[in-house]
Amino acid sequence: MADTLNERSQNILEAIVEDYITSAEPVGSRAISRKHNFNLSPASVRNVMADLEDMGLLCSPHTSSGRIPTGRGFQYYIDTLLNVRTLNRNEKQNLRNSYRFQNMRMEDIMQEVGRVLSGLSQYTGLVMAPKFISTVFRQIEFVRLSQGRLLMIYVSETGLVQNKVIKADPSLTSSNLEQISNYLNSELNGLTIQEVRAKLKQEMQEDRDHYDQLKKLALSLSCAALQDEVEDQLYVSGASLMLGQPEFSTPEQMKRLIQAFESKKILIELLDRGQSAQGVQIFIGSESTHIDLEGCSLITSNFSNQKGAIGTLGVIGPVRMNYSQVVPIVDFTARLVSRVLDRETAKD
Amino acid sequence: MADTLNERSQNILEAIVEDYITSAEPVGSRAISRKHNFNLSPASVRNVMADLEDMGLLCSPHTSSGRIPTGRGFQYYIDTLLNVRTLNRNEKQNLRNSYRFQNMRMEDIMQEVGRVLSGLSQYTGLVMAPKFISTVFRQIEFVRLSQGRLLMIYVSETGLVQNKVIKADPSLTSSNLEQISNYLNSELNGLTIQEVRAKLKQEMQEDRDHYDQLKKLALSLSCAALQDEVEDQLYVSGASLMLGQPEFSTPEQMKRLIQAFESKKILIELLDRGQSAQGVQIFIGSESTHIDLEGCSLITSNFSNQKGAIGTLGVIGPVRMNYSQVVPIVDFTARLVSRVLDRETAKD
DNA sequence: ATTAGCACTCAACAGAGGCGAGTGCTAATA
DNA sequence: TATTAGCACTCGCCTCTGTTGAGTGCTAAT
Repeated sequence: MADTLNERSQNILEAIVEDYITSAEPVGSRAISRKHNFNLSPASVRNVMADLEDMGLLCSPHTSSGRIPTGRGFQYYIDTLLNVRTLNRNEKQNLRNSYRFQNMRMEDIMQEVGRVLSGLSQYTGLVMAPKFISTVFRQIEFVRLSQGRLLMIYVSETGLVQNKVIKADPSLTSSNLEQISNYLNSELNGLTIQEVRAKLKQEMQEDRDHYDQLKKLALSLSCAALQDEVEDQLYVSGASLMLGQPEFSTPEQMKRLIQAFESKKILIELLDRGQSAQGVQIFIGSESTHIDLEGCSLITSNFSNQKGAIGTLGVIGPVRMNYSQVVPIVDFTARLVSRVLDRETAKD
Repeated sequence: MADTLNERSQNILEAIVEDYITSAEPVGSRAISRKHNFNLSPASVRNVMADLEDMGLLCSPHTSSGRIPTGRGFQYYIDTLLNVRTLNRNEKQNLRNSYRFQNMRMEDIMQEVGRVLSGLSQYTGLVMAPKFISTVFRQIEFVRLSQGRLLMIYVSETGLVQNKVIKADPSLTSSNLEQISNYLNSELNGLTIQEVRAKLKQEMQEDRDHYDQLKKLALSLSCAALQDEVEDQLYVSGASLMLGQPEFSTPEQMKRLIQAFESKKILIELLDRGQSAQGVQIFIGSESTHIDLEGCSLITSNFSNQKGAIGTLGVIGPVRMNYSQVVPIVDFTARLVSRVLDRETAKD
């Protein structure tokens, strides 16, 4: 039903949303009738506004104040009224120049992306590195720590380094380890971790109580090393910028928001939801999503290299965010990062 | 002169500081004269308070309110009045049990320490991992990324993994790299990075336009890899706990504090100051230290393994912090981490 | 040297009143 | 029939005001 808005209602809704985005204050009928030349008196605008309120797209904080868009109002705006600016050649170049990716480690790239996203949007930048499981095997090394404990170092095709401590037979010698890693490096190169796991499982079955002792060791070691999931890496940049937004101006709201950012779990959950989709996605934080992020909106897009290691980046800001400006930034940045990852990719 | 306080003045100052620590409110003469049985009337207490104010140890927020300790007042309290609780056997065991270090990477250990420090103290936990330069060489590996770019992976003796992208001659083959890393691993094992650098410098001079091509390559590569400083790693835990403290209850203060925490630079600077000293150190944040941390105090202690890789951990809280409780926690944790690092240390 | 007594100060709170932006409704208008 | 002018009404916000209470400094008595 909300789709059957007539043109006038749409125009007025759009005007209200956009006014509200810039002012963060309830929008009155007078302001609408004057600033946008619809040639309508405040009274007429009021009638339309009352209708929009009945439909659940607007609400008024109290009896005698202007209207503000509801979550659904924003949703409608985003779905049907928002026209995203496309960046021109110049803007793209500027954006490209904002990022400094020279000789950077993956960690640095992720952090830099977050920083720039936050700086450009003036909201909070989020970057979730590609999940361990979605990366492509490049190299593995083992370093002996204390008795019976090994440090496994894994490098993905894009240069992402993960490490992990695993238990191991104390009798393993250094040259054993070298042989094992050589074996694994030649066998697993180019496979995704998912494929690696499948392969390990299969080989272990085939090789069950078999002769090649070294291979057996290699398999059990790599299984321990690559089986479990690794914690997601999330980079949050410019959290304090959110504190400047009027919707988070009270101490309680600030505290809640910073807590939500600090735990990271909530953010990771939210970013995960977008992992399957393509292109830019917009989540409007309301009761539906996590309570601690009420009043926040999230604009995300995935990035990946050609072999498919998928990460997510985006911007989190107040629901009253400047979507038409931020969406193209997120979109372009995701494409840019994807290209950079391909460039980084190891070539033999 | 502040040292020449008579006993009564000291007692009253101590009482005021401790009352203020628990209440966060200005302390009046009546409260002091009643709660602590000095057998002094409020009027007498007032006289002493006036003296202490003249000495710059107390101040009153406005004409007719109680007194609060100044920065110098706290300093005096810490230097001469504070008696730190020593942990009994039970408390130590509890503390030990709070930490879970099994099979953890260095990053995880640092993060865990921050988390626990913050949880126990209810303030913000800080952990700065040992600086690259202070670590002891354990192993180095090279992974080829795209044309002419190498990923260097360095593992310290304690299992701290650092990586870095370096430029390199594109004609280097994988077996070259292997030979080089083997050479470096045998030559540099057990040296601190400082010693490594000295050794590299020396060998490069001795070897100037010399015969062994591989060695030359190894030297220039490791120079590029190990010469520059690596960014400090700082873990901040429980920043939001600070927002619950009354001294940071206004939006402006919250924003300032979160900004200060977010930049990390200020914190790293502050933690660096304590690196040379031994034992627990206390910094009272005032005009003297960074303006953005006004109202904060920092309790730190260094940790290190036997070979000397030094990191710093601590707790940052309001100046009005419960020093007698937090100091032993920080102290004991630093010792504990030092021991854990030694246990982690690679043994061949 | 200590303290009771007293006048004084000042933040914090609560209530009253005015302002103004904005609304809903009704009756007049094109 | 759609639009609009007019009007009474609402309510957040600001300011002003008076009250309260905790706490002080000073002085004179002990």
